[in-house]
Amino acid sequence: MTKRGNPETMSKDPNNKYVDCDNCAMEPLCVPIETNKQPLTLTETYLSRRISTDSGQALFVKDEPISAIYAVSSGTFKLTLNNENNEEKVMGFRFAGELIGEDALHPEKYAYNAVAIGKSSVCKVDVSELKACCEVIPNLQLNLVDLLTRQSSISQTEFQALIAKKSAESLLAAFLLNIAKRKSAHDGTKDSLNLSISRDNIANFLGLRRETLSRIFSKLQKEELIKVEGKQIQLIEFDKLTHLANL
Amino acid sequence: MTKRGNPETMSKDPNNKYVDCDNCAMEPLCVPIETNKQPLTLTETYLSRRISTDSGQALFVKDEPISAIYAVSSGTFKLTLNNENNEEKVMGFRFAGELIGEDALHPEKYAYNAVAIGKSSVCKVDVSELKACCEVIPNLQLNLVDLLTRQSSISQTEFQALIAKKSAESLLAAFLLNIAKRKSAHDGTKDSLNLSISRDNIANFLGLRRETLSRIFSKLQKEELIKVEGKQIQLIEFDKLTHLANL
DNA sequence: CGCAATTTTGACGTAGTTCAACACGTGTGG
DNA sequence: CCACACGTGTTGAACTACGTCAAAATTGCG
Repeated sequence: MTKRGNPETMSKDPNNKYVDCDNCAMEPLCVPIETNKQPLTLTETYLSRRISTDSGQALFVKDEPISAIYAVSSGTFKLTLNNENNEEKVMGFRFAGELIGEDALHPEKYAYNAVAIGKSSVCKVDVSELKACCEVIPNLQLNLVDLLTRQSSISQTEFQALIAKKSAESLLAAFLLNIAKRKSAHDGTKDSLNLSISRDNIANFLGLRRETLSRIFSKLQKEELIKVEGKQIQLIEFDKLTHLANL
Repeated sequence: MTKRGNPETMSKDPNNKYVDCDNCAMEPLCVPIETNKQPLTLTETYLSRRISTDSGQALFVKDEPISAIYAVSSGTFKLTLNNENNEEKVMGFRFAGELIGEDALHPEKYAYNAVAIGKSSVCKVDVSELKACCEVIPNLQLNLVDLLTRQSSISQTEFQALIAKKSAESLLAAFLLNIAKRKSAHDGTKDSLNLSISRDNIANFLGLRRETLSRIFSKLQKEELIKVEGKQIQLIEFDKLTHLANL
C-alpha cells in the first residue's frame, strides 16, 4: 500500500519524490473507497492522480469558482494574493501530502492563487463528482469532515508565528521549525531541510524584506543555530531555535 | 423563526442583544433538525442554548480535549495563546453568530483559549452527542461540512490584514472594516461600531503597542476618516479607509 | 561560458517601540 | 465625602529594529 498511481509519471528527481499515499491528507477520499465492495472503484469517478505541473503554473486563481480540491503529491506550492498594485503577497506554502483549495468549499470560489514552485504534481478531486458520490456513500462525508479539520489545523500552525508579530529572528526560527515539522511528517528528515522556496518568497511570506531575511540567516548561522548551504538548511540548535520561536 | 431559546435567560442590555438564530453560524446544526419528523427533537440531545458567561470567563483553554463547539449568541469572545513567559497573545475575536472551537475537531483538542469579553452567552453543541446523531441523520454531516467551511472562511478574512504586514495605520483600517463587516452581518449597523474590545486587546491582536494604536486612532480621527467616542467608533470615510486597508 | 536572476553586504532613514508622565473613570475604605 | 489605588487611554521624547537604496557577490540557466 505504498506507491499508487501511474509509474511512468513518477519523478526521477530524488529531491522531488512523490509522497506516499498513506501519508497524504487526501487519503480519506482515496483509499477506503478503493477497498470497499463497489461494482466499480468509485474514486475513479472523481479522482485524478498525480497530474504534473510546471514551475510557476497555477492550479487555480483567486475568485475562480471551485471545481476541484488538490493534494500536493510532489514538490511545493505557494498560495498568494495580489493587492491593488498587482504586487504578490505570499500567504502560505503547501508541501507534499498537504491539501490545496479545500477551504473554498463554502464560498464556492477559491480564496487565493495556488502556484507551483518548481516542477510539482498533484492529485485532484473533482468537487461535483465528489458531492454526487457523497450521496451514495454517507461515510465519505465523515471522511471529508476529517480531511477539512485536519488541513485547517495545519493552516493554523502555519499562521501562528506570523500572528504573534515577533522579531524577524523569531519569525524565521518559527518558520524553519514549522517547515521542518511539516516536511518530516512525510520524508522523515528531521533536522535537515531542503528549502525549495526562494528567499524572496520566504521574505514575502514573513512580511520582511529580502535583505533583512538574508541578514537574519547570516546571524543565525554565525551564532551556529543553523547551517546554511544555499537551499539546504541544517537545524543545529533545535532547542535554542524553539526558544527563539516562542519569543 | 426569530428568537428561540428560553426568554428568561434573555439579556436586557440593548448593547448586548442575542443574535437571531437564522443569522447564526450554528444554524445548520440547529434548525433543520427541529423541523424534520423525528419522534423527539434531535437537537435536544446535543444542543444547549444560550448559556451565560461572565466577563473573563473561559469557555475552554488550550490543549483541553474537545468536548463541545460553541456559537456566540451575544457578546464577544477573544481567542488567545500564552507564550512561555505567560504573556497573552490575542489571535482573534468572535462576535455574535460566529463559531468557537469548531477547528478543534481534528486534533481533538482546542488550539487556543476562548475568553469572554464582557458578559456574553453561547450556544453549545456537545461533540460526542453530535457524532452519534450524525450516524442517524446523514444529512447532518453535510451541514457540518458547510458550517466548518463557512467559519474557516471568516477566520481567513480576519487574518488577511495581519498577514499582509502593512503599516499600523493600514492594519487598524483593515481591522475596523473587518469588524464592521462581521458585526453588520448580524446587527445591521453599517458605519457605526460598538467596539466592546479594549484598546489593549486590539493592540495585542494587531501586534502593536497600546501607545501606537492610540496614536493611530487619534491620527485617523484628526484626518476625519473615523470619529472616536470611547468604544463607539464611526466610520466616516468608508472609501478612504478601504483604500488604506488595501495598502 | 556568459548573462540575468538571486542573494548578500553596507550605509543611512524611519516607523514603531520604549520609557515616562499625565488624565480620566471606577471601586474601596476610612 | 474625600483619599487613594488601579485599570485604561493619551501624549511627548529618545531609541532601535527593520526598511530603503545602492552595489558587490553568488548562483543558475540558456
